[in-house]
Amino acid sequence: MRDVAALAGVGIKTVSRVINNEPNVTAATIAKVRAAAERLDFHPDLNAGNLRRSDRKTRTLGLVVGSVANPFSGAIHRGVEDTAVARGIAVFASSLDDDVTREERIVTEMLRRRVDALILTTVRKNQSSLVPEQARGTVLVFVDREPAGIEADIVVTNNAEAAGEATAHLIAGGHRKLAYLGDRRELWTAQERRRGFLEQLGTVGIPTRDIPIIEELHSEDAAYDATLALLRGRDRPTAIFASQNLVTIGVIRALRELELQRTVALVGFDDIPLGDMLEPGVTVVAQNPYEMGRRAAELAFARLDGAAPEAARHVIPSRLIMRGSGEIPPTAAS
Amino acid sequence: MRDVAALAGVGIKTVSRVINNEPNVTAATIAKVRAAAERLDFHPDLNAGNLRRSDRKTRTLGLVVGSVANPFSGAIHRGVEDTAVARGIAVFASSLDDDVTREERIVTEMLRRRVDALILTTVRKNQSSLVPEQARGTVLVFVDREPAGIEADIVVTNNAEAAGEATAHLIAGGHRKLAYLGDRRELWTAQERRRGFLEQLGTVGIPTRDIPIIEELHSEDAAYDATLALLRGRDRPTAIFASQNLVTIGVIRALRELELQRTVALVGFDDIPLGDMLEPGVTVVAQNPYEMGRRAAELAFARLDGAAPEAARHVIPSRLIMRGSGEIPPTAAS
DNA sequence: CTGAAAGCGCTAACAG
DNA sequence: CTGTTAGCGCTTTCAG
Repeated sequence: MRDVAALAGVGIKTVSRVINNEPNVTAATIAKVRAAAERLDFHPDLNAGNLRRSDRKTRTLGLVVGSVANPFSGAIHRGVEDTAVARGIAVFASSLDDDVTREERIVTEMLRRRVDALILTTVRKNQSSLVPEQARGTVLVFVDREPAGIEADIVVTNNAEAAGEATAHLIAGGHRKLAYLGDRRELWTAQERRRGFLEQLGTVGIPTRDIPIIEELHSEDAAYDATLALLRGRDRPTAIFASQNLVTIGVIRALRELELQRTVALVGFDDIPLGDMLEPGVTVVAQNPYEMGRRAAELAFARLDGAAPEAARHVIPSRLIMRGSGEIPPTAAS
Repeated sequence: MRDVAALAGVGIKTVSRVINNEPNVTAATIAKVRAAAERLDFHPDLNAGNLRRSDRKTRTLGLVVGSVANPFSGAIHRGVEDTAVARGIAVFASSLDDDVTREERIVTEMLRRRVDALILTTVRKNQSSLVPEQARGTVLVFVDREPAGIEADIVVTNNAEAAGEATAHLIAGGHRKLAYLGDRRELWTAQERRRGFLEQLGTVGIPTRDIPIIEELHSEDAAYDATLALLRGRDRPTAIFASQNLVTIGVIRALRELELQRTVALVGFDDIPLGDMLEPGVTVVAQNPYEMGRRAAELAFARLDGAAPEAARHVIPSRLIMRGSGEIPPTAAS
């Protein structure tokens, strides 16, 4: 910047004014500075500027999601990005892998870089360690999973309700012998979906103890193995509720392996790619991850702009999409 | 940091030493400083440090991909991230949408933030504007698509060769009436795949003028519409080559719409989720985007570590996966 | 309308 | 082993 000032024959502050489109500079001066900047291929250093700038903002946002390779996370990311890019905010994205240590490392790295806001999917059960950071002005928004020990905006799906709806759908189809395949119990979403499932059974008076609840399934392979075991056992369920996209895919593979995909009903939580093209189509409760990301980013920006409403919980509704697998009737033969 | 020094009763430089694990500090002093830092919940400001640090590195990397919501991009991103996170490097990720204006904006924003390296998928045909930036020390690595007007490391798939292999596979299956559905012609990958396809036809002496070459398909919907038109026309092809994942999906939808998925052969470039679970399974040329991302990041880091080999082109091989759709024999009836 | 001086939070270089 | 001084590239403040 000094070089530009020298070349243009003006003071350094004038260059700063031109670069930042501040008023009170003659058109002629602007032109001179612009030319000099162009010739030196000058790009202002945002980090240096932020150091002194009074608002102390870095125009940077941190996003922590399950895995950037998972389409669910990708959609959240895109929602955040679309909102951020419109405001010239850059996004640091990082994968959590539902690993507590990793979460800590990532969050620390982002705080070191002084992100203005942190949008995060969390695995830690307690987020109170972030309270001081929040007090310091970093905006926190939690997405997909609810945190504890902290007051902050939260954007989630109607997990329990939607899981209940899916379960009711199977029951309405005549199923009584259901099975639940779930993710890690420590995850808030998994707990909520399980609760929605079980409460629905209670509503219609199906005794819970007869229903297999298989949890801790965190990958396609784990779900596949668990499903094979379940279907090969005696008293096979006539319908399966899968609590998450990877689990749903594992179940589908297992059903096909045993050629039961037209025999055993399936409803998955979270949509899966090409779910409508499989045979039968996969009935799912489709979340709206793009909208979740968009909303989370908007909430963050509203606070950065000075709004200070009470922290709230924002629910993005999901919806049941019937495509065939959830409409398979129960078979008498178990 | 001043506050920490005051609280610990030491000089500010000593705090800096402790925070950065520099040698020559007594264990006792370290403990005092750590305690003070803990109590004030101190996180060093990386941007401020970088300003003075002699290596002038921000430990930050910029990644520009097609769209963070596309699984192909997601896999590249994950490959980059896994390599970066191991070194404490944070990743800015941004979506290009194959829009030239957007690319320029994103790159500028990242340069303003002084990323150490830029890994990018590009749409611009000429990247010479980045030459000065590169001279200044920013490491550039191009991934997926080849740039022009600049010397830099490049990581790509063996596009032409793999497209040729896929085409040869269809021809070996007895097909003569092929059709090519491609992405925007301006994209380097699209040109390469088209070339591979056409050259293969030439090898076996199939006259190109009889082969429908439909291009500029940039979305699932565009591919769907184009395929419907193609299949409803007279002299319907017996096999389709789809040059990209979204195009492949569009073709699949159209084939199903006309109930031709078991009649017309299909090979897609780039794998698609659940491609093995469809009926028939989708034969594809599967790229290895994760490995592309990983390799690109490694090349970037090698240069950041001081290596200065000649810029090279690195080819990550893709492989043909036969799952059924590409093995459908030609039908006499057109 | 323009520029000189001070200082953001930190590290480099050197002196104790 | 520890502290002091200067200064990274920029914005702020305030004086021309």
